[in-house]
Amino acid sequence: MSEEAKSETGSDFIREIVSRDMETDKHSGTVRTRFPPEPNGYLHIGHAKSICLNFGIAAEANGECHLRYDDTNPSTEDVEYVDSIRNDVRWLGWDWGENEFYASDYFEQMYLYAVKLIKKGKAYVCTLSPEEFKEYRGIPTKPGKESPWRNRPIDENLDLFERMKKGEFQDGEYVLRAKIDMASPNIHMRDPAIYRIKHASHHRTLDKWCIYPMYDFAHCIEDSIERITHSICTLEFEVHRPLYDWILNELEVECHPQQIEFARLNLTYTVMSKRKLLELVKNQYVVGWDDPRLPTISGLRRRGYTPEAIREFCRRVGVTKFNSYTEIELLEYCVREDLNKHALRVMGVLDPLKIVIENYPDGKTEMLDAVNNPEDPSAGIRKVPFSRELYVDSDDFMENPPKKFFRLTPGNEVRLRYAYFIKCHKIIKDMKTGKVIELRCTYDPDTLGGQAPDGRKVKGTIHWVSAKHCLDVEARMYDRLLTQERLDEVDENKDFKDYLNPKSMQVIRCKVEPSLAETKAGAHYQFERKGYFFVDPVDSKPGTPVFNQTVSLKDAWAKIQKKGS
RNA sequence: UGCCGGAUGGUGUAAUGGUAGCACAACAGACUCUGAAUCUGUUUGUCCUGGUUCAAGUCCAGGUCCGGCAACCA
Repeated sequence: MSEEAKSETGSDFIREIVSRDMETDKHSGTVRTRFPPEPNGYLHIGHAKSICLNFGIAAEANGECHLRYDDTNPSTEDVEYVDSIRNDVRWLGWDWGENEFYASDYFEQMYLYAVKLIKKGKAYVCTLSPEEFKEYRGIPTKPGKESPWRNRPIDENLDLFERMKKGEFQDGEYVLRAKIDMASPNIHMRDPAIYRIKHASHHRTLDKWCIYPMYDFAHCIEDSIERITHSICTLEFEVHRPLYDWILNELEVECHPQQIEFARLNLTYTVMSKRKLLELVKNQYVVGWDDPRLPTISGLRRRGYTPEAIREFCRRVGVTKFNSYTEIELLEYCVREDLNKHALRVMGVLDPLKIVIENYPDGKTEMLDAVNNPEDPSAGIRKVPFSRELYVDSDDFMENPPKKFFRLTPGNEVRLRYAYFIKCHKIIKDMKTGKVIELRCTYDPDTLGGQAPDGRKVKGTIHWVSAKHCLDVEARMYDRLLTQERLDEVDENKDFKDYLNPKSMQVIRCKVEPSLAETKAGAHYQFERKGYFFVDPVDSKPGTPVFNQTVSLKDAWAKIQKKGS
């Protein structure tokens, strides 16, 4: 790895192993990794960490990273997942060229390897029922006992395995086991099952097979066939490593990849397990796998996260063997950082309060210049219509303001962004509720453009839209999925769904400037002083965009208020 | 009671026997036609007890605590 790449990416214990192997020419200088998802769910931000690790390491070393579907269990897998995974990895910005593979591509070879193991006397067909199997295995602190079928003659094993393959038996009737050591302190070495009977149609091989290899048997073979150099996986596979190595040694393969384990990503205030995500989707707690509240890649995409932000996040969380929780604030920081540079600014009023500028001529409209992105002068300027009746955000007015409130209050002058200084002199309230429903204001015509010729200053600048010209649109305001920071610290008697945030999505109607009528699905905006919004690609229609709030802007005033209360 | 890992501020991570650093968060302040961004500053840390060493977050010994492992899932 070059020094430059190091400083960009940082290093970690896995990259150090890879670098050392490069220096010692361990794999004749090549690096080949793989991202091996099982197509039984959608990818989430935790997968993104693994993707960035595997593809990143390969890219830095001028090697390659394979996209390989680990599709050895047809009963949970589906092409919908295959397609979504491919799409998500590509969207994140990675390229695997021709190297898209499937474990199922190797079923024939795996079968032959299993036969080889049987012939070596290292595998046998076991007739124990699943219950007996479990009983014989023992518990971590006590050794298991050997199956009565353990010493079945090789010929009989061969015959039985052949008949398993031919479909002569029911699911669960027989299983092929590796013959290792029932007394091993490592449970995975106690004659693990390596092939089971499953009369299920596979999304690729259809009904060709009714026996399928187990993960431990399949995965190392897949890696070996693809000549993977570094097989990177998560910590829970650490105890599987002896089995990974045992199988490849017994198979006497040429290529024996090195398995390296790292800690999976945990994020506060969300769920990160496929099982829980599936439950939320299937039982319609959310609208789908791409619900913007979910930490799935497709959900984040629909929320308005960018690939750049997600990759930067993955870079910042680092890679270790320490089981940790990353604060969701870091993810939010990363997307703000990216969107601040690239999102066009517009004005949008989320909770409209009508104001009338009494000394502004009725029927007059001025087109005022507004900057599209102060971080990027090349983004240019646009025209925003100004007229006598406007909307401002309710938050920006207080009848009886506390000390540090410097927005609109009775008698206090504020600036309307890109427009004029105004002053409020009359409040109109709903007779029944007492709620403020309209403000009567006056403007200073000499302050056009936001500066007073006499040099007087105003402390506050607020955003607005012209009532006559604005668009009335839907916006979805998203908040964290869970009310609980860490799911591993909750009451064990409770279900994680008890901690679903009832306010994780609030749909509102808001008023936005008319330029947004021309927007297209998938565009990012900053509603000034409010947050970043994304034009929903699913529900937006030409002329009537729907906005998803990606993340709010940081809000110093909210903090001051919080402290005061 | 078995095996495999792990432990550095609130959070994440660096330091590979030689000044405990960075980022997020928090808190101050500066600036500001976004209470944003930007800039400046501040607070907070090596699990414990011994040992080796001129020098230990790092090496050694013993402990403590935490995570993972007992699908014919991956």
